[in-house]
Amino acid sequence: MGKVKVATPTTNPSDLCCRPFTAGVLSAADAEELATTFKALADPARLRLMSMVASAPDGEVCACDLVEPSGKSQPTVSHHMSVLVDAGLLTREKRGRWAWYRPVPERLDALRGVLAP
Amino acid sequence: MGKVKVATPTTNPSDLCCRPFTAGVLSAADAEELATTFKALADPARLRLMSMVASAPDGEVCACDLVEPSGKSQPTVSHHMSVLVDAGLLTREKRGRWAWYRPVPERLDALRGVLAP
DNA sequence: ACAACAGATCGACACCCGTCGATGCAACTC
DNA sequence: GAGTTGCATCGACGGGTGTCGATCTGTTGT
Repeated sequence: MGKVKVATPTTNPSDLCCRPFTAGVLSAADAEELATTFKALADPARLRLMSMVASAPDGEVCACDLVEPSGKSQPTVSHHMSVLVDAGLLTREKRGRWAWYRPVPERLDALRGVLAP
Repeated sequence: MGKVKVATPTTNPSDLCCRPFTAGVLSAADAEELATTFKALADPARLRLMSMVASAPDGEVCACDLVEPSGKSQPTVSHHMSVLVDAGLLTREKRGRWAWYRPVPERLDALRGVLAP
């Protein structure tokens, strides 16, 4: 029987710290947390990987289908995906020997909420 | 009479390259451009500076009022502000010996548009 | 049990980036 | 004109990051 390991998200789903920064000056701690999330999106390779997952017809995508179209090596892809998962932007579910990724819309919504009211 | 130099935005106001990445896989070029913008927000110090400008009561803020509350040196603040201006997130206007910064809402809106439909 | 395979981890390398003191530059004051 | 002030630029240092080849771990198939 196939083993299934659901990824434990390093951070909670949609609770991003901050209100829109129109609403006041960010604390040092809040800024730190927010920056980590933006940092995950601040790389071209990760943005492309992110868009591959977000635009997947089935709502999920296998890691094996990311290496070739991304043009990066397998370790590099694995690294980038871990960064995105740690940032709470994706979830990883390991089914058999394959890893499947899904977007976390709540996280993206929370991010958008910071950029404006 | 006071001299006034209006900042020339390095990039155009609101034309951020990309549609929401739910809509398809980003091209390498688009990903590069988007990443530059996110990179500007991927630093705690810049996020705090950004929030100081965005939440300014008068809609603008003087650079002289940013050094002390940010806790960074004057050259560091100047560097961060340049990054934000180059990313099109802020505009700089030099009046006399002071530099005044304003947010660029269209740019933030465009960014939000990428994060979701 | 053994081979094949997907993916994560490790080690190493080059490069970028945040930071600050010192300096340069332009505008205002006297 | 000389001094002052606000800001940008320069040079240098330290730490972080993207990248890949090699290796390890765990699963499937024979």
